[in-house]
Amino acid sequence: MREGFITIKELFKDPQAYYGKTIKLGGWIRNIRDSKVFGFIDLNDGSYFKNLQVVFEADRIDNFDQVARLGVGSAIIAEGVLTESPGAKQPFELKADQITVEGPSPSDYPLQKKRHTFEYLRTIAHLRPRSNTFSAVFRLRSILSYAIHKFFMERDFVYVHTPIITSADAEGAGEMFKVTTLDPDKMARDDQGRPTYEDDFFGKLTNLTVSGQLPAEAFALAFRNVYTFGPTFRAENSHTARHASEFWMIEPEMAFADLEDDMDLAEDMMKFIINYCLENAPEEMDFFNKFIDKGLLERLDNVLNSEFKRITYTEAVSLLEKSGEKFDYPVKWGMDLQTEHERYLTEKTFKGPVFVTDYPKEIKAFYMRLNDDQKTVAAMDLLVPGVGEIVGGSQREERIEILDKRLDELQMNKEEYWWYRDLRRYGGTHHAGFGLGFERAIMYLSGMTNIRDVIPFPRTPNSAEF
RNA sequence: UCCUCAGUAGCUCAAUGGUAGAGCACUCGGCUGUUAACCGGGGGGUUACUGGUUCGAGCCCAGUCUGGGGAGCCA
Repeated sequence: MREGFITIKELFKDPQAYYGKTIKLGGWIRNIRDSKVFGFIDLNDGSYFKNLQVVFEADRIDNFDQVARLGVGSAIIAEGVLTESPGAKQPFELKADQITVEGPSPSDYPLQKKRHTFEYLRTIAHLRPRSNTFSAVFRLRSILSYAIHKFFMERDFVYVHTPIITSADAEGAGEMFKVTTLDPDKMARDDQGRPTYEDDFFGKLTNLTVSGQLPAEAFALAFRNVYTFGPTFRAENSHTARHASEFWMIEPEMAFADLEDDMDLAEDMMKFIINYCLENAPEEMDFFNKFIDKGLLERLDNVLNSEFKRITYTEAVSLLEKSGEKFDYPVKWGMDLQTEHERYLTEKTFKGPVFVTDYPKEIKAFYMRLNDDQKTVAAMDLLVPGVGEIVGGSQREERIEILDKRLDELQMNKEEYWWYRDLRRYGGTHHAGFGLGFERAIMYLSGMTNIRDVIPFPRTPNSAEF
């Protein structure tokens, strides 16, 4: 590394290589304790979840008083000799010969060496990655991103970058963020006073994407297996621990694949990423298991070693009706499953991940493939304990007559979907895909219960600070 | 948007309608191996805001603001 720094990660990987040698580290003080002529610093350099204990002594460094007065959060460069530690809590420590103060941290530093509420830490989102929990969360987020790419790349999926700015409302979801360069007061308007967007940057109404699925389908019908992994935006005024205005989504799409293939892929993917994180972030996962969610590792282990249950919507409704449980919303065929129903199924009935398939067409999106019963569509939701719906997918309607009929029924403008319909006119084939909420995956793998605490700088209604 | 809970020191929280407190943090002092070190002294408050009830309001009432949790929507 530049300037000859050793990282704490390297020390933990092979301490034998450094014992008795003089090394140099740069990092931030997590905790500092001093006596009259010696003291201890818990130093974190960002490379590793664990800290390095730095011992500083008055007769060994020339700025003992300065160092002893340093506060939590200060940035220092420490040079010294790595030795075995007599203390029980760490295998080795650094006996400092020189400590250079790079950036002190005055007494009003908002992060203390004590437990803070997540709520408070959200107000200091620029500092919270320096805390244990968020250090673990965001390293997991990084490792999980890589695991996703690794999973798909190993299976020869092509990574496709679908547009962030999309035209019109062609993705069929809820509220969208408009993208415009126009002054809202000066927009050209039609007879009814609605803006025409003719003079706007793109010459038409544009929004931030709510899904990359439709363009991903186009690429699936060229590359066979593709996936997207990028930011997604929803302007819904949602106030829950599971919704954010800006989040990341993974959307694989496979040609020559049906709903069973889709579920197989989702199950394989979940197991792969769980396994990858357990193997590559063991310190972080242990921390989550100890301080965030005591049953986490046992639950994940259970998931790795079990087959995901698969039931139809019709079976799910029947199970819920027979459960004897009193729900706030009564269960009835034709109604969408409420959160309380989903939680009951995954947390009580099956106590693990469960796919629910073949929902009534009325409660699902236009592009989902109509089943032979003419009443249900080939859709699937993967429900997991604690998080609820983590994956939502379907086999897509490849028969253009039926797709057109659905568009008509829903009074959607066929012209807007001209290129999507083209995919059915030229070499269409059965195909399927799903969307995985990336943040929900992080929540599931960490036990964190609020989506705001797994996004570095979260955007939610009324909140876009930082 | 609806329901619900909360707002007291920098942080985490106490305080029967009757003088606003503790722990941590901070500051000063002590301590020759600490582990969110320990021991002692000290500073720190418009109790979210506005109005009302009362001899007296952090506490009761009304409204506002902010935040949490839940619902809907979804990933």
